[in-house]
This record gives sequence, structure tokens and C-alpha cells, in this order.
Amino acid sequence: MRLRFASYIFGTKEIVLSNMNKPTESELEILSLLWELKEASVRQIHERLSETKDTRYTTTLKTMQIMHAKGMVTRDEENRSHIYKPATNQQETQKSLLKNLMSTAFNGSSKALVMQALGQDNPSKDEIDEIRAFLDQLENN
Amino acid sequence: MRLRFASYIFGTKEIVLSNMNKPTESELEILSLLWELKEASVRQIHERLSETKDTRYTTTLKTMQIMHAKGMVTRDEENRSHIYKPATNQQETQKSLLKNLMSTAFNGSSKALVMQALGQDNPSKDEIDEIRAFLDQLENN
DNA sequence: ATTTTAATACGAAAATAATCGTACTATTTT
DNA sequence: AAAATAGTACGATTATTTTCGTATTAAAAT
Repeated sequence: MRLRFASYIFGTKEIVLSNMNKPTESELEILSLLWELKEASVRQIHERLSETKDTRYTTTLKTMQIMHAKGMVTRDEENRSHIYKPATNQQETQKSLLKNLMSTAFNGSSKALVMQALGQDNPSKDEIDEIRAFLDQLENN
Repeated sequence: MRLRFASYIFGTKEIVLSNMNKPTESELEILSLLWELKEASVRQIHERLSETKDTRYTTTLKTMQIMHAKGMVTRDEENRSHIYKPATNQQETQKSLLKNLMSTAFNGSSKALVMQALGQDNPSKDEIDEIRAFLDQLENN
């Protein structure tokens, strides 16, 4: 028996989603904004996006339509201006992206990854304490 | 004055590297192996790669040639079988990939990323201690 | 009631990435 | 020395992702 994957139609072609949970770069930018805003119209997303990226409104629209076709977001079509919400849980997506990065770029070592990440940013005292607490908890399990 | 980026020729087209340090997925797989092995022939890389990936030798070869054209690896052409070495420092590349992921998927919060990563893997007691020491050090600076 | 504005839909092109076959050449084996 | 083997080079194709223009329609402004 053959596995059947979810699929969606792109133009005239059927695209098979062997790749669930792996947003492309552009999709990820949009997803992040949706996670932050909880829900948003294309206009709102595009407004934010175009602060840092030179891109047309219809490009953002199209990307969000594709994300919808993939089931990556849901949308409320009640009003003329559709309202989009993330369908994938932020944690799940973060987890799978990290897992991928950890295994390809960090030889599967979370220590290396964690230290690199911490050195990167400048976490506040409070954040550092939270991480400490988390480490303690990890150790006890 | 316009910035000039490095570029290389792909087929008949000139590809501009506005994107330094951002290996593609396939390139990263190869780069990781090179970091691990320090240096390797295409054959060696392909042997390892094909353990987990169904791919032809010439595909691996071509990818490595592109990486060379991009300056992502160096190679010793002394012998018929060329020996490749990573040109980019593992740390630098890790840093830029993480930075990118942190800003897109984690709202720029290293704390969120770090906790997700730690929960992922099961770091050993020693590793946990190393991370603690690292946190202490961070705090003192 | 017209006109202007602001949405969606979607095809199609451009850009980028991945794959592979064929030609060619050097080396090794028979 | 011929044949078989094992390399590189690289064009060309396919797959994927990103981009944008045009058509159409609903709503708002004049």
C-alpha cells in the first residue's frame, strides 16, 4: 500500500506535501507575524512586511493564499477583507525547524546550538534565570 | 555608489552573492560533512550522503562544484581526485543560520529558542553544567 | 449613479535550487 | 596496448519558490 500525502493545487499542477510543517522562508516571515498578531488581514501583514522588505501587496497576498491552500493558515471569509490565523502551532513549527538545523548544522548537539544562540543575543538577567530554572528541571527528570 | 557583490557563473548566467554565508539545504548537508571530516573527496562525501539520501554521484559533484564557485569551499586540485575543505568557519555559519532562525521563527528571543532546543535533545549532566557555566559568564559581562 | 478605491483570484514569468546525463580525460587493470 | 574504471566539467532539465500584473468585484466616496 502506498502512502498518500496531503496535496494542493498550484496553478495547474498538484503539489504534494511530503513536507508538512516546513514553511519556506517567505512563508515563515508571514507565519511569525501571524503568531505575533494572533490574526491579521493581508493588508496588515503586508504593512509590517514591507517595513523590512521591498515587496508588492499582491505578492504577500499570493503567498498567504498558497499558505491557505497548504493548510498552514486558516481564514475567515465573512468579510471582504479576509482574516487569517496561523493553523500550525508555533511551538511545533519551531521544534521541527530547530531539529532540522540542529541535525544539519550542529551535528545534533543541542549544547553547541544553545551556546551559540546565547552568545548571539544578550539575554536579560531574568531570562538567564529562567533558563537556569529550566536546566535544573531538566536535570531532575 | 552601488555596492558590488561577489558573483559566480552558473551555466550562462551570473549569480550574485548578496547572500554570503547562507548555504542552501543541500549545500549545508555537504558542508556539515566537511566540517566533520575536515577534508574529503567528492566520492567520500557522496558515500556518506547516500546513506541517507537517494542521489546520484554527479549531483553531489555538481553541488560541490557550485560551492567551490561560490567560495564556500576550497579545493586541492593536485591530484585527479580533488580534495575539498570548508572555507567558511563552522561557527560563523552556525551563527548566521541561528540569527536568521531566531529572528524569523522566535521573535528574536534567544530564551525561547534555547528552551525549545534543550527540551528537544537530552543533554547530559556534563553538558548542562557547561551551559550553566556559560550562563554565569554571560551574566558577569 | 458614477467614479474611485481596495479587496480577492489567479495565471504566468522570473529567480533559485536540485538533479542527472553525456562528453571527455586520466589511471588502472587485464 | 586495449579495455575498463573512476574521475571532472558542465549544459540542460526539472522542481520549487518568489514575484507581479491583470481581471474582476465589492465597497466607499463624490
